[in-house]
Amino acid sequence: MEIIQLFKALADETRMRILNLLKNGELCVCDIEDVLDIQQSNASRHLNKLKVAGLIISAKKSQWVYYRVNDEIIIKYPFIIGIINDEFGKINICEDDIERLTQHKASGASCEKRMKRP
Amino acid sequence: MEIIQLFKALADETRMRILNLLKNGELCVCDIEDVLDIQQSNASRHLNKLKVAGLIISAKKSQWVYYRVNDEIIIKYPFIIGIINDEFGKINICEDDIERLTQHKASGASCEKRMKRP
DNA sequence: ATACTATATGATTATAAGTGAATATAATCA
DNA sequence: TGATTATATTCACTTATAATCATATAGTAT
Repeated sequence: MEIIQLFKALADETRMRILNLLKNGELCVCDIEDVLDIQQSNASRHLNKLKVAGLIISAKKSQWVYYRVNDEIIIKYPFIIGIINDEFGKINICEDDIERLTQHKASGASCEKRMKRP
Repeated sequence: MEIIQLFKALADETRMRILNLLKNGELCVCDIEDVLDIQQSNASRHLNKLKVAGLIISAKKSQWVYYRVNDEIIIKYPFIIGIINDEFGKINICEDDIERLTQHKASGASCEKRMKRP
């Protein structure tokens, strides 16, 4: 049952934090690793689970894979909007993650820029 | 994190079916057993999990324990209303369960009446 | 009191899920 | 080409979850 898989995907703190990071746009795996301070294999696995559940989609751009929220699942299950827009903002760790993401982007540490260093 | 526990509680077919049965009012454990055709201990455990997550509350009335949706959790997490009111109706097994519940009630098989049989 | 009913809980087993380390694959760079 | 980077996948391990059977508890009926 598809909706059960949705709930299973949401029922994990790391995946919820990932979905929270993606609420303002797409990110590549390494940015998520850095901001959440988790291992690469772990990030990849959780992203795959969110993807299989239909919550996010991916797009490969040269060597990076960008993940973003899947608009179609939100049309199909409108309650997900309520979670993303209303609930994540109430959770401390999610707010902190957004702050860390902002700093991470500002610091020039994201992967495209990392490549350009000496 | 409370919201993760909510998703975990929802991320199980049996518990989702129980919550669906409770959407129109309270039920005792034995009615849930009968309608879902699950074992008593199984029903009791799933009900406890929904209760610990805050989704339902219980009230003991003589020998029966009645469970019902917890209004407070719905106020706190409005997206839950969307799930109960909009999503369950789209799921075949949930619709079938409501039908079985109706028949069960009509058949006089619910526990209070059972006691009164010869 | 005894028997019965409804519910909860303990013990056990089976299955699923999460993690880290190492490896594989594919793209890019020098 | 060889080295490097980003991502995915496999393996081994550990923990969490679900189902079942048996038993405990509490209320009711006779």
